[in-house]
Amino acid sequence: MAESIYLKKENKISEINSAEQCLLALSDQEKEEVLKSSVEVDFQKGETIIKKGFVASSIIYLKQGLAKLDIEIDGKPATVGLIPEKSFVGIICTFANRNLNFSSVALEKSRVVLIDIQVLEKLIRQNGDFAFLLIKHMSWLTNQIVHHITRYSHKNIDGSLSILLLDFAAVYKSDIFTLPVKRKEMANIIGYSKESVINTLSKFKRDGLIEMAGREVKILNREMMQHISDLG
Amino acid sequence: MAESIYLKKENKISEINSAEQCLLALSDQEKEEVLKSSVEVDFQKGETIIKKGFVASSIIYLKQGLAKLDIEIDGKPATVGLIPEKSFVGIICTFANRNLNFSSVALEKSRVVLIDIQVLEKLIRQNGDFAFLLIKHMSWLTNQIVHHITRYSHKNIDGSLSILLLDFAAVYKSDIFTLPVKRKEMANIIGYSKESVINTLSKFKRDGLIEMAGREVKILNREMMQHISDLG
DNA sequence: CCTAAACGATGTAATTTTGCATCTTTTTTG
DNA sequence: CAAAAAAGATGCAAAATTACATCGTTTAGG
Repeated sequence: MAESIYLKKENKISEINSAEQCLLALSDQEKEEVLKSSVEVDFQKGETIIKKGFVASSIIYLKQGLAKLDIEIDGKPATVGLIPEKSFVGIICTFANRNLNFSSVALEKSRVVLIDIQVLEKLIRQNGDFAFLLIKHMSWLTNQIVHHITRYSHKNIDGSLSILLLDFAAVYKSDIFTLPVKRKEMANIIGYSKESVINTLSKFKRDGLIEMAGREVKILNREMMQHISDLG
Repeated sequence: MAESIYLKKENKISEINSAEQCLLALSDQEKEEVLKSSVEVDFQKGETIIKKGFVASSIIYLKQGLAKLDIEIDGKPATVGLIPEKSFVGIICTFANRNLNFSSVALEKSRVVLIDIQVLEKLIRQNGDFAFLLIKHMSWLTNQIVHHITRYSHKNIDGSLSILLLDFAAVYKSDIFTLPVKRKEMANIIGYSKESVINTLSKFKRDGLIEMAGREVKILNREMMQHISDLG
């Protein structure tokens, strides 16, 4: 009996790592409200989903596809991270600023749901369970992002690039994939120069870690790659 | 008339950059509840406020002093940022994980308020205005942190170190201050080696940017410093 | 109060990363 | 379809960063 209470408590603070879980707290009527105020939009690979400076009138949910989140550091673009499907795009920032200070570009053909921010605000105010789940989710997300950015930035280029390649493999759920970004964009993600990315990819190829032709990548030695990302 | 509505709307999404603003949404009774469930604790400079791996039973509010927030990257410590007084310590992560995955150390004599997480959870559920303000605040905070970390990591050491020194000056609201951290810790914050920090500080001294003796720092040329942090 | 340990400074060598020049390949566009 | 533009490779020199060794100074603990 005591144990069941303990488990219940445990569950209360457990991770909310999927955006969809938040919606479970909504009543049928509330779900309907969200649906009604939402619009689905498709983006081609390379299209801009949100642009820095625009007014935040929607929360953006990436239903299908892949996107990246960019910010500007003293005028130069820096990529904060990849947004996998079934997650919010920049939700961590959207509530704070009326004018968005980040951009997002589709890296694959993507389908996006625009949810009216006013409706979401109303639901947060009226449905406490939803609000709490959202807070937990945002908390989890921030945690992920902070760890991720910091991990990239405290590594040498071999380590950073290994992490990035493994990240892509995770997104595509396969060790064979097509890079959705150019070398320069990879450089922006990990914070190194374009040339360093190119050179290191060549080195990985020479060392038999990967096979590569253009943007086609095959990870040959996942263990070694993991090892490099840990130690680098 | 139309304009006043516009202003009202504008205000709804305006920034919540102070933790205290969140509490304004609480009723007197709710405030009382928070107070009752809270404990104030003092920490000496260098003392650990929270330790990675511990169970999150409280949200930590830094009432007075200065702290830093650390995470671990593949076993090595990395500092995510400085926590100025009158802000939450790690609130962005605390809701997500039962077991904390960050640590915090007091950099100055500090006074901390521990707020029971269950009470806060209850208030989020029952008070929609509070929940929304908290979401906005967390959103703003995450935004700050992400920009800040990324800014450090996309700069050369001159740039990073200038940012850090200006950060300290902002914390102490003066261009003359005593560094609350050792060189190695500064290195952990900006993601460079201890030696690089030491060498660059010496260079700044030689170049007449700063005066320095031990941990006493005086910024002599703030404009140039700003310039270096922008361009580096 | 003294000793050992940690911190900080400096110089140098080794390593890493960048920037440039050049060339090939791929993509875009008229 | 061809020309132009952008992306990707490669090698090399320059610049930035780290790592190591050493030494003076400060701090912490017995």
